[in-house]
Amino acid sequence: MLKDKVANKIKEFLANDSKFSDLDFSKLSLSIPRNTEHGDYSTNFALVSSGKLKTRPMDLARDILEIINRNKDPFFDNISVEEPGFINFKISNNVYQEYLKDIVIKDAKFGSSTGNGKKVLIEFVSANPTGLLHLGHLRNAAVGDSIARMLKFSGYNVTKEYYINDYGNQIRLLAESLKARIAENLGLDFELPEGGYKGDYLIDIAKEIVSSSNSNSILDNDRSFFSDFAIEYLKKEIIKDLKELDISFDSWYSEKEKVHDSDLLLEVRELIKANNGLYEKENAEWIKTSDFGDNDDWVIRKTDNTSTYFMNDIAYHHDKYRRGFDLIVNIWGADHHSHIARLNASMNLLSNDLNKLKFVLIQFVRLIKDGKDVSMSKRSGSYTTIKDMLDEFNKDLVRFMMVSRSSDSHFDFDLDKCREGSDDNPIFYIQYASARINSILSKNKEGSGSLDGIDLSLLKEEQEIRLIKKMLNFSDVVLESSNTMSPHKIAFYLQELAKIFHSYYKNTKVLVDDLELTKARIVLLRSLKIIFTNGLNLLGVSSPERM
RNA sequence: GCGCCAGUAGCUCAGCUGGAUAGAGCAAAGCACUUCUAAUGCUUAGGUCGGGGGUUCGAAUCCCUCCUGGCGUACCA
Repeated sequence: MLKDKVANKIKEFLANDSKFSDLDFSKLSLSIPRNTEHGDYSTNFALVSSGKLKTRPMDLARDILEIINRNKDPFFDNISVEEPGFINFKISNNVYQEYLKDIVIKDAKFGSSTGNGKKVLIEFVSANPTGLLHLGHLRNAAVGDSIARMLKFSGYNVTKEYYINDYGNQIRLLAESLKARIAENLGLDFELPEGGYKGDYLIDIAKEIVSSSNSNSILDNDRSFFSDFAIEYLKKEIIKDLKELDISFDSWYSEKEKVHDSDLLLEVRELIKANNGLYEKENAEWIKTSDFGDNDDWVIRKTDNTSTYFMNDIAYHHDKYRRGFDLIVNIWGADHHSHIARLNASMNLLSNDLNKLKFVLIQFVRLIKDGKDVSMSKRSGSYTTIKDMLDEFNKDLVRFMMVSRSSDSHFDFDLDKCREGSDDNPIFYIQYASARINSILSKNKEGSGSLDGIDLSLLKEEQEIRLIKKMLNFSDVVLESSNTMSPHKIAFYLQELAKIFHSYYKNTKVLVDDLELTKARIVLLRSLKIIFTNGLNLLGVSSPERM
């Protein structure tokens, strides 16, 4: 990467001078200044290090500048020192022109990293199979999938997992609710259970089950018949919705099958016990999380002798470790934040490495329609499903909006402002840039093949250099975005790139009489197309050929 | 009460491992289509970074405190 190259050059020059041998080069970091007058890269190294040498920052900065200038490296166009001690670097245009080739050569791989190979498990969505996916799951799905894509792009071996809560009270309620709906369908008296599921989808499921079996004795089946049927049905619906969003999972982890119908719970309980983490109180079993970083202890086995949800979660997460992952990522709704401390403590108790366990909390989205909050109305049992949203808005729009804000900020998603043709619609702005590029590329075949013989030094317009700089920054953005699991950084980056492009497009004609210049500019556009495609792909958004 | 997230331009939000004059989009005012797609471009205006302390060469960013909003605080899952 260009940034690393700059840093390495500086280190190399300074390391050759004994005067600087005391300096801690790990503190040398480069940033891209907001103000372009401050160069392409800037470092506060002198400000940070002057204390150690007991000199003034400006003096140290000037010393460093002198050493670097002595090397007369054509890589740099200009290096300057500014108050109170910044050193600013301007990179030569021919360096940028040279690096541009890299984008075209790497193509779909540009911005990616390889060789990491670490195994990462990312668990997201994991909505209970007791209803359809709704708005509350949408942001989780979009963010989780984008993070998975970024991690994969950054060289991880990624497994996407969906945890199916197909066990426990809620499933009993689901079965009983369905049974009631079947009775309703058959024209019998019916009553939904206390706290049961009121959604219309159960009416549909009841209809299907009745029409497929065509017998009044359906109701004689035992509970698991109803729950199994409902879960299968809902799971299919969930998969369908996710598919519409371009999201797929590698692993569907059934709580019933993997946690309860196996020895996992017993094994983990023994392990907790072996680590002196188990005790009995008031006829229940508790885990001593308070000794391992949490404020409280928690019940893991209730007086009715069944395990708590928390215990099941401990078992599940211990199993994640056992399956040999180097990184375990949980994408959780912010309403689950209180589980983090206790789960961390439990994993700590079980001697699992906490550095491997990461949580991304997703704050709630408020859906605004006609100026009113329509996010969800639990009381009436009505909520906006993903299906509803996709009926009205295309997948690209929905996914982009969901990842265009930092996950830990609540945000308002105003549907009216996002309609097609609206000005408040960044995704179309970006896709339009991509479509304009395709339009030009499809008109011209010059420079579409090999880069040999193309004179990229002809790309010397200010905006052309700006575009190249911005494009070369893509790798850094991806890395940062991936490390912090923040897809919104890519969304912002792409908007910025699109803005520079649209401006360039307006000012500068690509297909001109000068064939050599046209060829060079076509290479520029090919690169842009690659960045837009790769970037949008990380967000699960398409880059249309035309609009 | 305790815990987590947030409070930055009229609105929606970036920036938060401390850095140089606080950014973007929308909305507002004005301008530009005989041009490779105007779903575009170019101007202008808009801010005590919730309040108050502190840390230091330097704070939207770190610490303390208070205020406001959201969420959570089960032998439910």
